[in-house]
Amino acid sequence: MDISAKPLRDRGMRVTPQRAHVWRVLAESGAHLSAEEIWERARDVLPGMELSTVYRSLDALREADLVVESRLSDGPALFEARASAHPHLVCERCGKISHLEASPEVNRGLLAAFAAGSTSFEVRELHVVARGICAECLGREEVEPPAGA
Amino acid sequence: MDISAKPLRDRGMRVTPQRAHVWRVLAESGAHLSAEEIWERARDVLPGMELSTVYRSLDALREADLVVESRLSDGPALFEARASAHPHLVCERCGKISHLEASPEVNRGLLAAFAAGSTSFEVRELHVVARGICAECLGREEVEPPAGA
DNA sequence: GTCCGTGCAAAGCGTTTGCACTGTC
DNA sequence: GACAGTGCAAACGCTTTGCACGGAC
Repeated sequence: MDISAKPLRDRGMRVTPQRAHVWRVLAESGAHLSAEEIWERARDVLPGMELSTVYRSLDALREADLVVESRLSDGPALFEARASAHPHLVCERCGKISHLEASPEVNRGLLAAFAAGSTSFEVRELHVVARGICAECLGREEVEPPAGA
Repeated sequence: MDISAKPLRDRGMRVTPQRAHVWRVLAESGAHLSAEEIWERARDVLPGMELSTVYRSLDALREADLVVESRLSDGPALFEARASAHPHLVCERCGKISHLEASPEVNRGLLAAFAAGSTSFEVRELHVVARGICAECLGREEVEPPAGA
């Protein structure tokens, strides 16, 4: 992932320190971050930066297709630097979000299935989210089952 | 879909007119409705009903697994009576949400793929959302292309 | 009679917006 | 120099919460 400002310039965006830094935070973490988390990290370098600026930068980056927003859980929206489409795994117990990287074929298969099942809908983007229990929580469960078990 | 209050009673919920009616509205429409839309419809029958009561009823129904909440677009969360899992189609142009009914095998195949790709994550629920352009908007596009074309 | 669910009103949270100023191009 | 992007502060929309009353069990 290119964490320089080049991708912004390439898309004809004005490059300001704030924008470039929002991009850098997302691109170099590779994680799903809320606007507030991005803000906290960005302020280490740009102390005067405002939260509203983070939102506006994210809008611009999203419009430039560099960043994707997802509402995987309640609470705030999460943002990540756009990578190849990957299914998301959301742990219902600890809230952790991870990726299922090793299966582009899942998405490809799905797109094919969609094309077959719905001739009249033109699919542009496919979001796959699995909710369940992550490895760590499964480990914990064996030792100390949760209330609802 | 059973629109009576029986499903509520079966799950040990107290049956109040408000709760029963929120359920009825969702079950009989079969659509994705926001809390406010449910409220509007419910007030035809229960004029004094409060929006906060709708939210509390939805919480209870969700906890009883009768209703699912999804945040498919920005704006308010949408609720629907729980049916068999089905991929959602969200039109990026008009916002309409529809279902891809005829493909339980898509979900089944996906679950299998997930099981293979991620041995350590226990998948409980799978959400598949396709964003794109619906049939009506595709039709309109041929006549009058949108600005970005 | 006991509690849970409700109406009512107020607060909460995440996000957006208006305005004057600053900095990029 | 023009115009887009920013800080600041206020508003916004959706949702949640506290409290006292009423209704389901």
